[in-house]
Amino acid sequence: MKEGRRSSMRPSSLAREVGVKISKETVEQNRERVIDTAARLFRERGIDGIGLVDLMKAAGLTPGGFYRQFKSKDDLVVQAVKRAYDDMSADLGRRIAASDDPLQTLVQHYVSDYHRDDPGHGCSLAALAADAARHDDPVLREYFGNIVTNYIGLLTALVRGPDAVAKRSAAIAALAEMIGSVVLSRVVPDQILSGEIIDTVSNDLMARHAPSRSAPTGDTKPTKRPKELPA
Amino acid sequence: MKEGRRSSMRPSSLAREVGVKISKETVEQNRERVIDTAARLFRERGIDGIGLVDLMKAAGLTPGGFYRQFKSKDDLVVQAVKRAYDDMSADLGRRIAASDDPLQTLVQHYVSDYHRDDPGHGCSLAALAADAARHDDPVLREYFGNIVTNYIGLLTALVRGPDAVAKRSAAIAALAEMIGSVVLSRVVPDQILSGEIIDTVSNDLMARHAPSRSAPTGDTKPTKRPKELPA
DNA sequence: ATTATCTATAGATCTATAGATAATGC
DNA sequence: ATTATCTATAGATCTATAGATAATGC
Repeated sequence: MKEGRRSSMRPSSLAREVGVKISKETVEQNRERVIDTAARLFRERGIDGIGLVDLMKAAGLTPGGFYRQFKSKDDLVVQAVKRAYDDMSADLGRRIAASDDPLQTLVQHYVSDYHRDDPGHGCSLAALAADAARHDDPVLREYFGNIVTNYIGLLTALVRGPDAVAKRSAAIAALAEMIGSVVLSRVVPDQILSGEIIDTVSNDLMARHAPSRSAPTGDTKPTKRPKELPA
Repeated sequence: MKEGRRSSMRPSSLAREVGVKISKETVEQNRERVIDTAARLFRERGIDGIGLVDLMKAAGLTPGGFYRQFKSKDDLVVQAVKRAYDDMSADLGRRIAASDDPLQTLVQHYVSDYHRDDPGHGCSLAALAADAARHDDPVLREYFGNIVTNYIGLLTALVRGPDAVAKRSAAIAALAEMIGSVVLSRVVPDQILSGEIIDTVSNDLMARHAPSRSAPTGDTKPTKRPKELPA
């Protein structure tokens, strides 16, 4: 029972896992990987939907190291939302730069089955705004305010209108419609209705704001959206 | 220290709180109060934002009685979302029945500072759809699907359009825009921007779908919305 | 010596259950 | 006898911290 005092039965199996390999700039890579993982998991599961233990595990680490990397969970949430926005923004920027119809590119990328089905790499406003609105942390709220402001600015530059005021109004209306459509399409379990929401809003936004292809007919019919957008 | 065995120092103070007063149909009242409380608190704080202990306490009960009233927390969530929808629906029905411009009544009630600032008595889609989309419970998802279908049906009956298909499309677009505007207005901490979102979307929806007052001018200017809607 | 990570755990909280008790209803 | 509620707690999980350890860098 007492098992004796044989000090080296397993020569290194424990020691190898305790102090653990550390590296030079692996440190920064680890922190970045935690932020990337958090950016995905918070969007997929909600801020309260993933704990720090599982999150660190998903990033390939143990929970103990967390508080040397971040001040608190709320701190990580802010970093993760920034990361999510930066990634999304860079991706949109590339697509828009390569497009001859930026608004169409933006709308068809945002209001899509692809975006609906991959919240982990999608817009934080659609995935987390309702969550964030309930959070006390003023830093997080402030950052969401910046995201909204930036989206409005981007859209204002892309929509048409008789003057700057009308463009800004159209941009705000379009942003609300885009976000609402993704939220609705995600909660509706009936895939037919969910797809109808995506298709309808995509077509409606194109008809309202970029009637470049055909004359505005008043209603919002098919015009066949692309099946999927490549990542 | 031992305090003796004096059996009746506090004659009834404990007994009064243990077996507790039960009543006849107070039972049903208690259950209803729990559902009402849950309907408010889930919308205010999110599904994961309020625990059963605090929820029962807010309803004036202790946590122990919960599982005689409900099968699980998820069961209560469904009941609460139903209650929230029924209440909202009845309220909207009354307002619409008393209005000579139902669509304007609906839009100005939904897209309002009042709704933004009182999620506990507002629309479950704006408050909880993003949350519910992440929930496994198929019953909850199913019910949210019904809510969306009902809203689309209600709006389809109110908007204008050349035919049934166009009306349905307009209804879907309007619903997405309404929900998106409330979600955005709640997360934005800057009250000026938040109010601008509400005002802009309210005016935009009126200009698109109910241009009965004035000719459609193409842009969406003030037209002064009412400051507050009485409950 | 410093530092990034590890194992381990504290304290709080959450869902759910167990057992006791007093009012109700047969 | 039944039942609605109570007190109390079990077991899981969550955020955060403590202390140990091995690689790095002076």
